[in-house]
Amino acid sequence: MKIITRFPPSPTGYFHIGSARTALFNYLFAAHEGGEMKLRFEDTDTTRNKKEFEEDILAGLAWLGIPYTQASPLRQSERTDTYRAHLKALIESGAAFEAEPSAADPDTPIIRFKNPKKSVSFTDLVRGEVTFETADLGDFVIAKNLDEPLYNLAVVIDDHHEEVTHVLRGEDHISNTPRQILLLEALGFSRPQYAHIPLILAPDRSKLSKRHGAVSVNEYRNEGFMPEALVNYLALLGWNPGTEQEIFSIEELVRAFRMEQVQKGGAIFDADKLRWFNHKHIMLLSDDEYARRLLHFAGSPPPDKAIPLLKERAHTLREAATLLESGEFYFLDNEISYEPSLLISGAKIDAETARRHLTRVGEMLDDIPEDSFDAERVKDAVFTYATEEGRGAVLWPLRVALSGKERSPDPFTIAGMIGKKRTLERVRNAGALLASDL
RNA sequence: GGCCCUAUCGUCUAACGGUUAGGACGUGAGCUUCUCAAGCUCAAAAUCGGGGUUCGAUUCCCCGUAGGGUCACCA
Repeated sequence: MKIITRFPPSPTGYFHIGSARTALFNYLFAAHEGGEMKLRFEDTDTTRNKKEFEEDILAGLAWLGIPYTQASPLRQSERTDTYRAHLKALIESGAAFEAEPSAADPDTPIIRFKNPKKSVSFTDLVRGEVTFETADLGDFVIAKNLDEPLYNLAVVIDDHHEEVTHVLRGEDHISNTPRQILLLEALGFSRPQYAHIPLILAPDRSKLSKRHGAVSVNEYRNEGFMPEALVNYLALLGWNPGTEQEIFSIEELVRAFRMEQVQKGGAIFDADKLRWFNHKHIMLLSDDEYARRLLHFAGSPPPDKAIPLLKERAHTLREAATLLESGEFYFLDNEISYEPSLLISGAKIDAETARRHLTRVGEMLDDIPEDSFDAERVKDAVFTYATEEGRGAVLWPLRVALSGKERSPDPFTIAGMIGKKRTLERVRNAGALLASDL
């Protein structure tokens, strides 16, 4: 039997991180079994739906790289005839009835389900046997009228028509399950397998919501997180591979995903760990691909030579853009300027000592042929001397001379990046500053 | 409050009756190239409580406790 799962968001809000994880689990489970996940929009609440939200969800799924097939029709609002037919049948068989208007809306009658008041149990794939007494539920409302079905009814009918075999959804739906089972039994449908996955929690263990910060997929996208990282992190929130592997591509997740390894308890969303995943996935990118993605955040492309440093230093694409704009690679410019006192301030040495070291270093660097002037050669040339004379005393002035900054990459790397000519220029220039100004 | 679910380091989790309770994030220390970052090494850090069952419980059962979900003419 082909496994069919579904992802049925209601377009009443932006694509939420919890929603994204539910979609991901549905996809991973179905794909692992060679099946498919069907997308449909649950838009029976016409007052709260927005086209904009539909588009956001679609864009989010595409960005994350979570594949799906579309249910047909895609929207519940396009299925009114089907619902009406089932509703009529339910009323005719006595399983449902038109009830008196309630206090909420005194003018209109509504349709309720005649509760058989029995015990319903189902086997949840992550929790095992769950039992409810449906008498507690009363004669619950299933439609406003023949043309306006409510959630529980619509879900049951849709899942049946789309031949859904497995319903994987958030734990918040567990209490809807007995209602839906009652309904599908009355309708004569077969019962799908259920699995209720734990919720994503805020740091205070409450349900993750807007007041805790970023919750929409788009916000993470805009903060410079990559889809690979978000997918990887979300998959590991509430699921584990049973091995110690942490970094996964989505293909690897499909291969490894098993329902038995899904956690029962809720999991707190940890933004720090997401950043770590993001950095790991950044390091996996080719320089070209990295530069391409960075373009969405930075006004102009980064200097080629800066890319490896950027990948290493910034955990998100936005951080990389900020670094770029804040002058992190100032040393790549043709001219640099800085306060001369900076040349000695970090190394507890006097100007004369600094000048002497720079002069000597300049001589050593001058001996390296221009065409093999790279970080490694520079280090080889200078390091023994620096160790003998005191690394701080030699390297600090050298680094400031090359970078013009209090904090920067190491001097060897910078020298390699700017080349022999500019390196020597800057070393001499720093020496001159020390001789005259200090 | 009723009903349902859950419970291992601060956090994400492994250990499906027998382990010095493992890994990862974060934190601290050290190392690496002077600063910053990255990397490496080390360290601190957990089985909610009480009863059972068992030769033996993180693991199975019961009772507490705590947390969460849900009780709409929302989904």
